[in-house]
Amino acid sequence: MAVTIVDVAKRAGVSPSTVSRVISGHPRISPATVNKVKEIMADMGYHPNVMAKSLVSKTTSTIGIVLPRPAEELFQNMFFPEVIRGIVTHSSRTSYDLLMATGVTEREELEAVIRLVKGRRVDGLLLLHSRKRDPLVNFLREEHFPFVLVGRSEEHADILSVDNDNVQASYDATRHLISQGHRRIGFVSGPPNLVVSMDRLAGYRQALAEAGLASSPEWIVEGEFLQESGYQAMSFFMSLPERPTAIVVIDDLVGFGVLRGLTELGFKVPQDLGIIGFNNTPMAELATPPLSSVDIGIYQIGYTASQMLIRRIKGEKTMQPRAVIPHRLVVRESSLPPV
Amino acid sequence: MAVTIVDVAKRAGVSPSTVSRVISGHPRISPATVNKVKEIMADMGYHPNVMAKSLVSKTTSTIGIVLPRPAEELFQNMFFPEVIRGIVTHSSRTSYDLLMATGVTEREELEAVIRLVKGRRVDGLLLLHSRKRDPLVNFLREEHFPFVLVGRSEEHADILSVDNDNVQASYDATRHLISQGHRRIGFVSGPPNLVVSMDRLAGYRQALAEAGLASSPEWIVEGEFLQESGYQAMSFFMSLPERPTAIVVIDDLVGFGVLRGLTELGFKVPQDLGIIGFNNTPMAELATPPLSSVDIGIYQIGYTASQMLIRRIKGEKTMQPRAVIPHRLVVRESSLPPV
DNA sequence: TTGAAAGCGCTAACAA
DNA sequence: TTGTTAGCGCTTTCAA
Repeated sequence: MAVTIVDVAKRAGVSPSTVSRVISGHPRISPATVNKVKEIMADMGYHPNVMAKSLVSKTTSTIGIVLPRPAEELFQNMFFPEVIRGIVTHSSRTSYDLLMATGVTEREELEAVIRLVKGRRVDGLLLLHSRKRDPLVNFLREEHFPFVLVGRSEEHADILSVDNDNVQASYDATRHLISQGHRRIGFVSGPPNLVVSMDRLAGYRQALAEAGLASSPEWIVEGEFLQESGYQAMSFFMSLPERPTAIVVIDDLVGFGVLRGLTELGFKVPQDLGIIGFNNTPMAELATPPLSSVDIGIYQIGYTASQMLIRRIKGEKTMQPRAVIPHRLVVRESSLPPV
Repeated sequence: MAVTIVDVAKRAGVSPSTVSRVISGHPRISPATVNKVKEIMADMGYHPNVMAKSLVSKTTSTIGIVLPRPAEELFQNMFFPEVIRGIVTHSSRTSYDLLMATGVTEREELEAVIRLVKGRRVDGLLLLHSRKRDPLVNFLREEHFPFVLVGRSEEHADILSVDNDNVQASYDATRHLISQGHRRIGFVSGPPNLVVSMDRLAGYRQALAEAGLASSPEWIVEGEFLQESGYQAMSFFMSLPERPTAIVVIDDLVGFGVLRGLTELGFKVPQDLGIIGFNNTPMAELATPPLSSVDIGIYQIGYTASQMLIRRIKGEKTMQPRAVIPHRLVVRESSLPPV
């Protein structure tokens, strides 16, 4: 069957350990044997059995990501493809493979993680979003298993994580709308158990408070990261007796839902409602009107997360636990002054 | 350290082989010991070491995908996230993990595959696009390694593959433009070494020929699956003395590039140029005007590919090698009659 | 129904 | 500089 290290050793007239040493670039080994062995390996088409190596070295050269629950819902939004792109770019540069696991229910998700961790299937794990009191986080901490959180942990400051300053980002977005002359500003949020939802809501509130503007509970709506949610939020807002003149939307995709709804109902953007979203999706530029958005550097988030994780795996200690990726306001037509 | 099968065996007062049998659901084993062992496993938090198991069973419960070369370029287009969504949905339902590897150059790509295959790292492989005379295909065939091709192999009819009838799909799209009254129809293709580019070009030509319409070489442009390519193709077409009145575009993303360019230059769609794309990206609906597109069932392609691969891995033999996913014309404003 | 023993392919002491 | 040996944690004959 497949060529093993023993086959190579025999053909080369050396011991398996010598071959092993050649493979791992052991320093003290004669150039002559190195050459001979390498030649024979190439000649025989030898490739080390990854599992055997892992078993003894207790290391896999693989990092895992656990896809947030309904994989169905996941890729609608460009966020995940884009983080994954960042992750895979970095991890492949450092010769790590990427394993994707998924659990549909919360329980399955935890079980998948346990299997990966206890089964020693991966060297580290990337958590793609942060929830309040996340059981995964607790488990991984207890196990002292290397992991990096995309987002921010509320309860543990020492966790490795990469995030935006979402409070500030949302603050900036809201300030922008205020500077355009808006006084009644709404907010379309994401699932309330996600830290990102909280942070962006906080930034929004902070900006309003600072400007001495009122916020009505009616102007804050929660939903999913889906177009549908935007559509619903829009219906709700536009039927209000005193409706907002502009809104901050937690995600471009949700913003597109708003846009579509407004168009259907014959409203004009930004005249009837100013909009600014998050993520600066490629689509944002193409929408009608082009959608203003906060670019949060998703690719870079993924890249950095992989970087931190692999450093952690390799045992680097001198690391600040929290990386903050800068954001950037991209103003387009959808948030120009209403006049 | 981690709990092993031996630890469990000791605590249960049985041999490791007995524990192994309990785990694998061996039929001839007393219910009493089964219960006892299971209890102890749960109690000790035992989880089998995946590597050790793989080493002896020569199976990994993992399927691999090799990301087409520049991962950079990959996720711009919704095609890959969407196939992956299909793949991951099916594979996780059947308890397979998904390993993503990538190579930047063609050579690296092949090396990654060799490493996965010869290193026995995955049980099977999914190839995400088909090129003419693909060295990966040749290698995998020689190795008799389970793999499924997304797309179509020109040279080998026996290869497991899942594809659309791209000739027909493109034929349909072109027919549609003809039926809207267009007589001068152009085609924006993808990289010429991809089978999908050829097939769609063939369908386009066939429709024109059948309708007795001329096609000029000037009306056929090749590019990448990127907005940029659409933009360039558009500039080219619109500067032609006798330019097409409508175009078939190999991919929505490319179509968006065309759209954007036309808007910038002050042209109107569909009045100045009718457009129909492929993939029916979520964006297509949101573009201005909404983009007509051929829905090719990308999610289903991924799902089916995973299904075929895992069947093949499990040794099922009664399988037609080629699955064809149906396509569907989605007509929107961008291809309405030019009048 | 259960156990003992061998071995999957590799690495890493310890010797030589 | 190289070889010998003993495992890594698991499965699987073969015997009992």
